[in-house]
Amino acid sequence: MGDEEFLASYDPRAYDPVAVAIDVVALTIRDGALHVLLVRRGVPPQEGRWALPGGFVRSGAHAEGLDAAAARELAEETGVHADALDRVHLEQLAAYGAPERDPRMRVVSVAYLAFAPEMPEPRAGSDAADAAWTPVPSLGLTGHGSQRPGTTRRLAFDHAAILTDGLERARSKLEYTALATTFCAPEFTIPELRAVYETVWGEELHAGNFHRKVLSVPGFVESTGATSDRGGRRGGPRARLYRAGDARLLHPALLRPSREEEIR
Amino acid sequence: MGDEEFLASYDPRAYDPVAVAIDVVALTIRDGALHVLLVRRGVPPQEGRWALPGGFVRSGAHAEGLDAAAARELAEETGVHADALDRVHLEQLAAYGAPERDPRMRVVSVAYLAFAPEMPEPRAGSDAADAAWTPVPSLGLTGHGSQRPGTTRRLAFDHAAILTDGLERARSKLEYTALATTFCAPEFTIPELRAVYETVWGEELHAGNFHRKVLSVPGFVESTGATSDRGGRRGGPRARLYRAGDARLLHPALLRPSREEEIR
DNA sequence: CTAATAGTGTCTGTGAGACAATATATC
DNA sequence: GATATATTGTCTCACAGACACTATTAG
Repeated sequence: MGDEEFLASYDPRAYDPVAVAIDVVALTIRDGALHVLLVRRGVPPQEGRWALPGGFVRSGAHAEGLDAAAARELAEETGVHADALDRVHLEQLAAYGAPERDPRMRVVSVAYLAFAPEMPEPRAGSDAADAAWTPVPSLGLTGHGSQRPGTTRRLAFDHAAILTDGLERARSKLEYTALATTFCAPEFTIPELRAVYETVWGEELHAGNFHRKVLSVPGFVESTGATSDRGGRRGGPRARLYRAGDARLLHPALLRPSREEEIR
Repeated sequence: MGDEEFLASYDPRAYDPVAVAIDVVALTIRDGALHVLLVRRGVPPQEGRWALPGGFVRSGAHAEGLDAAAARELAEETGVHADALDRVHLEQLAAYGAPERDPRMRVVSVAYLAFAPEMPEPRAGSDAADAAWTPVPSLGLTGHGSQRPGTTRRLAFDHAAILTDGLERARSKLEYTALATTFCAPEFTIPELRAVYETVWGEELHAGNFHRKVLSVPGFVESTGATSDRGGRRGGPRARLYRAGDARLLHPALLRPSREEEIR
């Protein structure tokens, strides 16, 4: 049987139905704290709970690829428009497909990870009752994909586990890529960049060593020649301004100080 | 509307059908060359072409998770049995969902990456006309997800791109994890371990420096006290035997010598 | 015997991290 | 003026890579 003959006799509905969804872990930094974009579900199941923005991948006549679906969901369900999206880094995180993760039917979700500079408060989209940048520490994540008892905003489905994976990926990506600059405005100071690392990693870094290290990595940042119009928050000289360089990977890498625990 | 009421009225077949498949990039080392497990397709579409082993995820009554589906496909379509599987490392690679990647219907495939020690020749499973460990260099990969013109074994669908991604992931994983030992027998010598790195990375390493480096990373290997019963291939003293240690991550990492090209 | 290899020792350059010093902001 | 901060300098230790050396095995 040739391909044409086979395809004519092929019935896609002969199998048990499966849906493919997209969920986006969109991270940004606001007021010196790491925030994740959440929407409050306006429809069942789990109506009223907070969840990662997402939805089903379009198939059939208006079929779209996974990357396109993720960009669309991020824009659509939050009011972040396409022109702001090109300053957002978007990459695939992982696929989640436990049989009982969604009560409606078998849903396999492809999660994406987004790094965004500071953005306006989102407005809720179609199926969402609300949308908000939410401080990650307020979610009480345990590090094992669950939330501590008593946390106010319980996440829907397995979204706590997806978010945990996204955070770990983000922490790791800052080590060996130049993506920390995507959390910053187009022009930024080294102390601002250091604040990004400190916020995502959750540890304080040595200001002097960090400064020298960033400037020593080729292509990480390039000088604008200009100087910030204000000094540090609580005093100090004005810092020089930089923009992102052309390096995608940091070499040598900027490693987290303490990860002894994770080795074994 | 509550969850129960909503679910009773929910019709999964209202959407355009999508299938979720698994594809496995299974790598091993044979005769000093990197090999990937391929099956020759015994059914349309692309009947007769070589492809990554895989199949559709089971849904409905005998639903399985993604990891379980990958392990089942690897065992089923190749005759690698469950007892041999526990010496295989299996991890998720990425999801591929371009709308036209499969002519039958919309198929989103979740690819897995497997590292296996030397194994017997596979036997073809249900839908496969043949199965074989295939030398990766013989596939003429370009590094951009395509194959050089004139290559004998053209891979089906987008499997050349998936394989390219899997190889890059494998190269990268050897740098900062202890997974190189999963390519080896339970007891191995440092020169054998070095051969794994040289084969996957495609570059020769300095024997003396590699030896000292491996022993200096805590938990990478542990001595068995025994000694190999033969010397090197073309002479030299017998090497000492080691087994895999308890470290999952290498600290400090074992970096590839030359990756200047990939930075920008 | 000859050639290749396992394993160790040594040296040098780079870079990370601790600490210090100075100038310049904020409050 | 008191204090915090940006930036640069210095020192030390760890480590990667180059090279050298010895003992041991295959052919």
